[in-house]
Amino acid sequence: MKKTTVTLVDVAKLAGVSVMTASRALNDDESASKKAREKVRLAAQELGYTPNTLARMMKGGRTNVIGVIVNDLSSVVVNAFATAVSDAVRKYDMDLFIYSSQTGLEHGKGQQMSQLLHGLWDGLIYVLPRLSPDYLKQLEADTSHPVVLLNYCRETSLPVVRADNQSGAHDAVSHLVELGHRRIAFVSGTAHTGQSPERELGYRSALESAGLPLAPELMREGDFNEISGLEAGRALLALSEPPTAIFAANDSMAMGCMTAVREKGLRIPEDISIIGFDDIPMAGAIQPGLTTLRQPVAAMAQAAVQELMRRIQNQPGRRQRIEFPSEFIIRGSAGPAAGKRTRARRAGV
Amino acid sequence: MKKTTVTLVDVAKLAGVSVMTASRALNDDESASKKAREKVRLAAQELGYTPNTLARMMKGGRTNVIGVIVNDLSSVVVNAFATAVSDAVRKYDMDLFIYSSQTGLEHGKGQQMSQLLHGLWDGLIYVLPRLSPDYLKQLEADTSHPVVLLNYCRETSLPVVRADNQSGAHDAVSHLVELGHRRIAFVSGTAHTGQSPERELGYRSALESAGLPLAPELMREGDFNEISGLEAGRALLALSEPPTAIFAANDSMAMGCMTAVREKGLRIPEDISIIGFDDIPMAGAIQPGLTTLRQPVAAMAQAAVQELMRRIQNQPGRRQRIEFPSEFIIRGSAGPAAGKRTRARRAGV
DNA sequence: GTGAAAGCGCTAACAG
DNA sequence: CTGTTAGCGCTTTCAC
Repeated sequence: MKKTTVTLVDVAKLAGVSVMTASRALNDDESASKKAREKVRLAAQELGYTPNTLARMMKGGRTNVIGVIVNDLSSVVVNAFATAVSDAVRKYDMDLFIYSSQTGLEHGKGQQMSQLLHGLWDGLIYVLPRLSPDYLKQLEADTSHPVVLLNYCRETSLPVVRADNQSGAHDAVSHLVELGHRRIAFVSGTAHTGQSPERELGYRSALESAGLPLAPELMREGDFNEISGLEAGRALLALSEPPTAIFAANDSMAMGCMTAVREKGLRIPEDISIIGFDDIPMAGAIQPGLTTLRQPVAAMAQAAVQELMRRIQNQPGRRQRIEFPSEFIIRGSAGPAAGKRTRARRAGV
Repeated sequence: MKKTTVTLVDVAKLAGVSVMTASRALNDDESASKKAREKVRLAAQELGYTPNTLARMMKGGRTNVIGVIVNDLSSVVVNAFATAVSDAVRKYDMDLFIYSSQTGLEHGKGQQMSQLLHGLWDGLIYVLPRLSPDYLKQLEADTSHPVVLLNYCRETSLPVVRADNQSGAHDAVSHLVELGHRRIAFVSGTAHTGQSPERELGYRSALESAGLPLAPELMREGDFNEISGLEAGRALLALSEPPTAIFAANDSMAMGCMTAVREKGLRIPEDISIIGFDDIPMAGAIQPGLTTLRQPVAAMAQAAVQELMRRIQNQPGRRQRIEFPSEFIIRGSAGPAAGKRTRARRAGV
């Protein structure tokens, strides 16, 4: 029967001081003599002591844990954010947990979540493009725990770090227009995340500025996954008058579209131009490179963590809403519209 | 100044019973009168009471939380496992946290991890193909916390749930041999995960069984990412005598290879056959479909959770090592070797 | 069946 | 500078 956990009491005993002194020493409290600190540190090391975070947080003290709440880990972007946050957190010497709730927060059950491990974390970062109104309301009401929303696209009084989707999308589509494209398709992602609608707004406004009509048959609904892009691409190319350019609400779908184009034996960008959104790693690696928009993920994650830490440390938050511009990355997948209007008909392929 | 947390004391007060009775009632303890249980339940509901997991675990009780330790969330496979575990856990009405440690567990610092939140979770699932020997030893020594390794590929006395990589790879390469291929390339993943070496063993054994030589120039090192597959593919195709088939240690790299093949203007599978490993969603969606091997991720995750729950509940673990066969999924990306040996030379492309 | 007391491991608050 | 006291919210004795 081994003693399984070594507690602060053990350390104090070994160091020959009181528990309190040990506590202070390990927390680098100024009001502990250097000698004592050293003794305690050694004792702790010898015993392989690890502070019991649980006990610490019971006292309402800092836990040095930041939580990230995520709904869909399989999403490349969510992943990228989670990873970026993970990196950013490291700088503050905090630990990080990811709580993955597929549906939890959206369908009422989330009620419990915010309190579930109440006290476990010093602060919470939500990486959910979507949040149920109820849950959001709860979150806004609960001021006892610092919270930052990352990549959240709707209105809220909570601090938000996000990218400018709309003007990014506007830029992309305008670029296509300048290249001479007139029939520009849009492949949307799932509508409930604020992301896709915003990008669609940019698409619409760019068309409008250019005086181009909005063709319903050129707007396809995807779900942010590559497969849906593939299907949308196939459908678009099967039109009697297919588009000469496709703007997809994210890179995965854009790559699906590229696959669809190649299946048809068409070339990119000579026959069809394609633009995505997100600048996932593959975008730069393929031939031709995918023209796309980059959200400064790392910078955003850093900003989110920084804002959160500020609040955790009771410093005044800097801003309620930090918006990063999306950077337009021009690669080879978008080119001039084929001057040859010889496409005419290619039925039955 | 609102009272922010509602505690068991509040519930007990409202229900007009002692704290203890309330505790018992909420835990469905038999030794609480039905009437009391009902009263307490109502009071709890009215107050919106959520048990403080922290306090509960301080007493060493169950926390109903399972932890998943992961090193690289950006890996599709790790992700798939994490998601699958997440699903599996849900059935047991447990909560789930993912702890993402980029390097923590591998570089000594991990010492602390196992104890870091000692008591936070009832059990831990490690989804790390790799684990430092030191850390593994610690883990094996610490019997106080139930642990299951998922997708771990090296020797250990801890319970492991894994897929059979080697014979899967053997099958794939043998299949290529049967299709008449003689120059079969292998693109490996990062060597430190047990995965890739095992798949390589299958590759080697299949070649050996077929009496084919092992050509060093046909073995390329990747890192499991699509980009590395693309690069490996380019390099292989640039050989004076390129392979007629490529077996990649995972699907992402296989897809990178496909891109490389298409860049060259070659066709799949007429000119080059390609086989991957993992059966990620895209594998079945592209044209032609990617022939690959599927790890039964969901089943594996379920088995892992089940084993873990068994141990958490102090039931005898079923087995120390549960191995799932990899399923060979034949799609269109691997075909007969070109009978035409007219490839001869294609230098300088 | 129920309740009172003790204490999990730690740290704020106050003494010394 | 250091130690003592108290208590976080809950559950585990052990009485009643």
